[in-house]
Amino acid sequence: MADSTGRPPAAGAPARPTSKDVARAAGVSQATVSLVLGEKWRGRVSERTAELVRAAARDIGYRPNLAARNLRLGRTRTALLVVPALTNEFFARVYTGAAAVAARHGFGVVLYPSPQGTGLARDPFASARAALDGVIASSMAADALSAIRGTDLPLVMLDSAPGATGAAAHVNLDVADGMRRIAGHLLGLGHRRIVHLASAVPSWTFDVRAAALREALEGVSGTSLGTVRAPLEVDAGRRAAEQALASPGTRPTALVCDDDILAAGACKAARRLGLRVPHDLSVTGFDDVALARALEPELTTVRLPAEEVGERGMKALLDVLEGRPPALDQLPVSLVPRGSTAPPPAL
Amino acid sequence: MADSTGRPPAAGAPARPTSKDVARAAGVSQATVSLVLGEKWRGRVSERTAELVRAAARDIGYRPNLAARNLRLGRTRTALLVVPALTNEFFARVYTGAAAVAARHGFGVVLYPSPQGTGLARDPFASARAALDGVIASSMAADALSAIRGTDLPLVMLDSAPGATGAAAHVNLDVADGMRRIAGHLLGLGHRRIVHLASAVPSWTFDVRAAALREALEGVSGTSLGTVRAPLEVDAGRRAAEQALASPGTRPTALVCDDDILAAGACKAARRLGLRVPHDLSVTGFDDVALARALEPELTTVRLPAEEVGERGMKALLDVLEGRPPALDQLPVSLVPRGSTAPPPAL
DNA sequence: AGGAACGCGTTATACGTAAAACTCCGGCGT
DNA sequence: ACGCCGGAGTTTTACGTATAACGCGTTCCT
Repeated sequence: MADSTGRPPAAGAPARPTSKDVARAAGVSQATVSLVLGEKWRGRVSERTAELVRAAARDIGYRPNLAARNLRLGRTRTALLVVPALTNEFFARVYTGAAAVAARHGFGVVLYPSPQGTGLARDPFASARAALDGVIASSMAADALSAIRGTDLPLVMLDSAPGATGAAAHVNLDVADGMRRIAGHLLGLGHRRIVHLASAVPSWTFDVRAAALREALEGVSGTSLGTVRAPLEVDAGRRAAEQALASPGTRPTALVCDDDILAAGACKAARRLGLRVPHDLSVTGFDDVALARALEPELTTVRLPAEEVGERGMKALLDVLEGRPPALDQLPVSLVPRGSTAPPPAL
Repeated sequence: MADSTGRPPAAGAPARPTSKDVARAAGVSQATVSLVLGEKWRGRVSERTAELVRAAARDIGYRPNLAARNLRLGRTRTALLVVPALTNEFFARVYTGAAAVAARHGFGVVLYPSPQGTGLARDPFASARAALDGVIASSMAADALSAIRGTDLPLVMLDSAPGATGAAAHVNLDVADGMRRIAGHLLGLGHRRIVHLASAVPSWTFDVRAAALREALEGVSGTSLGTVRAPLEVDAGRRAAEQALASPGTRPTALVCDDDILAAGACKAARRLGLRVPHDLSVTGFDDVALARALEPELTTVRLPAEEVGERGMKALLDVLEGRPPALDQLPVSLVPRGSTAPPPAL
């Protein structure tokens, strides 16, 4: 397929300059170039020589060969962030936080969207074939985890069952508290018949949400809690919600959704059935993504500190890489009441 | 910061096995290991020996060192995909297409979200510090382009001005045709007073859309076309739309948006002003992302073959890398009429 | 005065892999 | 009997970098 023999593919390819070329141009040895360009020269190389080297490097357009450096150093200063979906704004924000912290420490972050059931390569390392120093993975990205294990790479898990996966560190969100706040909010408004529109994607974080919701409602007499499940897509959410709202007699007055996307589907279902949100039906989301405010009415939801998850995750990974004990984190979440919740209709 | 001396960080680190270890375990030379594991051994190594090597590699848990391989080969089989935004579903789909083609050719794709003004590192290579074979970049990711130039890496541009940037290849969408179809659709419904809710992000693709819309309307007498601009966010779109709808006398009957996100904002603005979509105001989007069907009514929009853009982009990059002349592509788009457009209200 | 110390470099080596060049040997044609 | 070929490996080298180990002319201390 490719035609083999290493370097010159065509004739006139000028062959990328190496540190040796810089050395020749500056009239010094290659080691000196390395010293200067690696900022390790204080007291070992004169200022004049250093400037010479820098000028030569600039002149011939030298850019260090990352592969060679990585090989020599035995480390790459690159972390892999495994997320379940690119389109989910939550994970985009996690990336932003992680990348910011990484940059501050001279690290890079490479993104790998775990191909949830899309017949794509299940092996993150097939995609990010860069040599890696460590991995940060969301609990929802279960597909990729098996490939990550069987590697000696340090692993930081995001929002996942503590201790389960041989991870070196965990960064969790207090999603249980988020669900309790949702429950409290709805109970306070007077809702008693509630249906949980839950994620069909199995994941620790959703199990926790379900358990927290159930416990919060069990403490109050006269409540009922149903559950329907759907994959995290608008249309699937709509269908599941339509099913939940089908029985007219015992129709729930509130739909608690595991995700803003599902909540969007629920709102659509309500409209199709002629129910007004929030007058006839209250709907809550989770995550507080942009969609939550694009809908009419805007969604009551739970805001997650996504950037901070990324930041803490990257910090934990750096801790592990540098031999420090990583901090164990559980980040707080907050309720954002908006227009999609109201007291239930009078009986 | 890190404590220098290469390999053993702690005491008991078992030192990742190398091909030499496999050789020793299998009782052959390291070269033979390389031959066998690289699938280059037909006729050079006996079947029995090959199996011996494979068994040894499996036993001691050998995984090749990517950095070393990349150095030796002078190529990494990794491409960088530069996108302006992670959350935009369009680019997620472009990634999917590119990754699929890449996988078929033993390539990986690393994603770099160009930090549109978000004070993050402007240098893609700071993030993806993997050695790269080539770059595929969206025209909207202007921030990163300057860093990519000044590199000898082959560059494939997506949806950008042909020939402008020293790119080795281009893959474009026929967005002009998309806009013409939108215009035709609205004119056919009877609309004459139209406002273009345009992207405030400067980009070739948006320039083309604006020009196409203008030209399409100029051909019809009695039409008027206004323009307001907004960054690609729901709230910004809402504000811009409110401004466009402010003057009651000459209020437009249709809002043509550069993007579904902006269209969502426009719908919100309409509701705030008490206008019903599509009865009082028609709204069109562009891209056909999930949001388009989450809204009520669903958006009339233009569907872009995003996966195919990614596929063609990756194919073009492979062409360039292997010395073939890359195909020049212009992909067709299609109009998706839905509920957000209707004849204008009677005067 | 004699060497230790220092400033300013250089030479040499290693990282792990892929592949070119070489070795060894048994069989075959002439 | 001899050269040649092909099979089955091995030895060697190169990729570009970072750094440990070494060299050498000055200067400084005692």
